[in-house]
Amino acid sequence: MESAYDFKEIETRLAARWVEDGDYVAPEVPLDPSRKRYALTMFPYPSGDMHMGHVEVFSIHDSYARHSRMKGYEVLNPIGFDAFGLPAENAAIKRGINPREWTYSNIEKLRSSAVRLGCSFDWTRTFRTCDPEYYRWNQWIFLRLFERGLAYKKEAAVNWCPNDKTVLANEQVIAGRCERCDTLVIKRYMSQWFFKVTDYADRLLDDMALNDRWTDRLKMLQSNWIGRSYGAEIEFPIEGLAEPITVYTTRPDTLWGATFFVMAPEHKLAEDLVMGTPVEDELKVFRKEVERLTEVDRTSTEREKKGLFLGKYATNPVNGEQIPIWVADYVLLDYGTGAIMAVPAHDQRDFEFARSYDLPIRVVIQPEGETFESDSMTEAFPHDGVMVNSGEFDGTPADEAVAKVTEWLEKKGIGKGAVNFRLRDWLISRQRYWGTPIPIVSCDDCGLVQVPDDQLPVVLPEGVDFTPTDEASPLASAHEWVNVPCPSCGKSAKRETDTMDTFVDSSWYFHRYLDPHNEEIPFDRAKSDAWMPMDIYWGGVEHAVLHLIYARFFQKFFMDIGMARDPEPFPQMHNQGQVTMGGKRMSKSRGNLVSPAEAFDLYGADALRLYILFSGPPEQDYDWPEEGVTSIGRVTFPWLQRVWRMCDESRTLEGTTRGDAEMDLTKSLHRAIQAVTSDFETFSYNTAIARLMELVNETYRYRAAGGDNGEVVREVALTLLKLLAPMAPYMTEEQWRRFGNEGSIHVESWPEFDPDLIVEDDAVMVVQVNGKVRDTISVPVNVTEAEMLQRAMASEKIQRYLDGKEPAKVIARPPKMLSLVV
RNA sequence: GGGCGAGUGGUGGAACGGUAGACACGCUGGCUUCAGGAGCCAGUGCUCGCAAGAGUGUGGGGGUUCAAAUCCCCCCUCGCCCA
Repeated sequence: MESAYDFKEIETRLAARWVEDGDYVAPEVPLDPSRKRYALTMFPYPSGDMHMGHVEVFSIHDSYARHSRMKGYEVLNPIGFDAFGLPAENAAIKRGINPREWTYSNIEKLRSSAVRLGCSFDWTRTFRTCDPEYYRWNQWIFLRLFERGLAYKKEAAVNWCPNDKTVLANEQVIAGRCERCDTLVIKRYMSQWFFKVTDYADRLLDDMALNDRWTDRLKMLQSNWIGRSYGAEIEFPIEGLAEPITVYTTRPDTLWGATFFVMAPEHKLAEDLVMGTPVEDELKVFRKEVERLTEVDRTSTEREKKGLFLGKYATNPVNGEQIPIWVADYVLLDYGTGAIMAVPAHDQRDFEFARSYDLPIRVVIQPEGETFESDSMTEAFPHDGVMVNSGEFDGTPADEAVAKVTEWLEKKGIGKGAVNFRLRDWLISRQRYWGTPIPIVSCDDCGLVQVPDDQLPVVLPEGVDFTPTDEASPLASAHEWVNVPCPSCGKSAKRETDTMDTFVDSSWYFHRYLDPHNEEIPFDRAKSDAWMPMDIYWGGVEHAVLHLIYARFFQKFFMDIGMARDPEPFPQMHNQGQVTMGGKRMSKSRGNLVSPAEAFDLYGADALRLYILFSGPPEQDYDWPEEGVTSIGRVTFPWLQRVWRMCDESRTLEGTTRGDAEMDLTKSLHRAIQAVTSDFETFSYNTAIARLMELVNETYRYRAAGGDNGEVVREVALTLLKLLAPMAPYMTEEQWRRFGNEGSIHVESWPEFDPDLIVEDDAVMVVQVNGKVRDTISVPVNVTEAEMLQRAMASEKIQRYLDGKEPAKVIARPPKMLSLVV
């Protein structure tokens, strides 16, 4: 009897059942470490309803997890919520509620959608980072870093977002704008907390070699961000200063061409140099102008550079020349030392600046066999060549220049070889309420004192006015909370009022899943070792620099202090594509939103999962058709119904004929098993679904041609259900049970194909004449080369194209290919 | 400017150097139906042709090869990262 595919009833019933039965709860540690799989997708930020980005990554990830279980792996598939952060606060301010309320209600929406989507998460391990039970361990880890000098506080020019009213890490400034709200970021001097990521820069770069299943693109993004360069630090004596200023350059070989000296306008010493001179006020004005520019504008080669002569001189240490000291907008405070030696002949920006302000240009590198005249140059020559105008180094070729000059500088004591990184220390303090309080007390006598471990967590105070201000962190207004006795001397002291960047939360959460209820330490080493390193990690490529750098840094720190074993946490990492509409990110305000809730309602979770998986390879972006959710109703929903009918009908078939048609169908089944199995290995869910569609088509054609062998069709149906189960867990489970099976299909073994049943008896031989296909001839698979030629020569078509000539060359690839050349 | 990636029918996309376009949407025809829809069957890159068939075809141009979407070189367009 055919029954209706009542997906809504099926999905709500089974979803509840799976959670109740705890089918997907992982063992504490894997029983067989060689058969474990720790599969993770980056935990979501609960900003509201589930969106298609979640659907995509969860569908991919869940198909992998379910498939792994069927393959006999012990699978750990946890999920939690990245629950601290600005949006909660902003929403709470707008509505006059507590950020926790907004966050918890969003988490509940997301959790129930994930359950409805059919995700096989182990819900017993879940957590929210905004709970003290979680963030106390942020504080604990912070203190371990602090004890080792890896968490420190310093006064620095920092990125300040005037809209969010907080500082940002370098990584959160994209093209000079706030990553979150797109506001232009300004520089401010503030005392802030940093994690010393730069201590790990070399390891973060070099250990990427261990991540053998990372894409080159991902490795490139990380390497670029870390930006290691080799060069030299050189000391320039400065008029009016006791101490020389050190500059960093990757081109010490151009030192003789340094005709002026440039500092970032914000440089403290620039202020000192002009103090009490007429330039003092001019510098103040200039700084204001520069403040308005983005970092991109400042370093752009398009824009005309602006500068100001400070009226003082530096001494070029190699030739004793007095060179003028300028400040200029194109020099940034946080690159190198914030001051540069300008070599206009060999650096394009220095060149442009020199032309604008009529500063001297001296060529010190010449390409072999050419001569540059500084007056006639129209652009800098930044390439390799031979050193000239450089005293005793004249004639030194490019490949030796840097090393020789560096060695010479070291001998003379005016410089040394140096490595520079683009990577800065991670600024982790935030002037906002909704984050982890920094567990430090500031005492007039004892300085910065750590809160003792037994007093953790330092819990966020309730009832605080958390409206951000330009002056102080919201926590500063919680007087009772702020004023505490110094843990060291007992005198009255004050707590730190900044909170931690939420990227601290996500830097180690994947370890917490392994031991989520531990009340003594963040996680137990043995449990962590048992599941780590992660077997697969899915996430958006937008986290390729921020989260991955930070998490890898934490991992290395854990390793150093004996908390973890592996140097790298995620040797296999994949980035899912974006789901867009009209090429733009989906959003309610743009009106291009396809709502998962609506899809659940109209077509069900299975149809939605299949639709997104069928849309293309997981790593590729997908632009959803303008028609929206109804496209599911044209693509995967009708197919699910087709499968459903096929299963229903197969139970009533009573024929017993065993002929060629039955054998062909059985062979199709085994070829499908083989193809789908290999597609799953490469996450090619789109082609896996295509294979299953072919199998269903075959079965329908078998039936349409009068085939009615119940046993054969049922075997196809039941195997098909298993192959489809990881991708469409509900429909397959329901049909599985309707066949009278007691247990869940999701604990069944993955089907295996019979090698004897995938061999073809016949093959199609393609015959080419002079590279063009001229005939196709059916041949036995074990055909010999001689037979191939014989059959081809017997073909009328081939004879026609041979035009009476003998083939001069015969290339045979039995049984499929024969190429004749005349 | 440098590096990386992508460019295949009307559309999403398939193709170990070996029949380009699997599978699907859409479209066309047939069956079923009072009708519509759904379902089932078949056709569908483009050009010429009633057809058989022929030519042509993976951004453009060269090359290697019996054979190129695939490998190499140059160029164009788009995306990302760095400067």
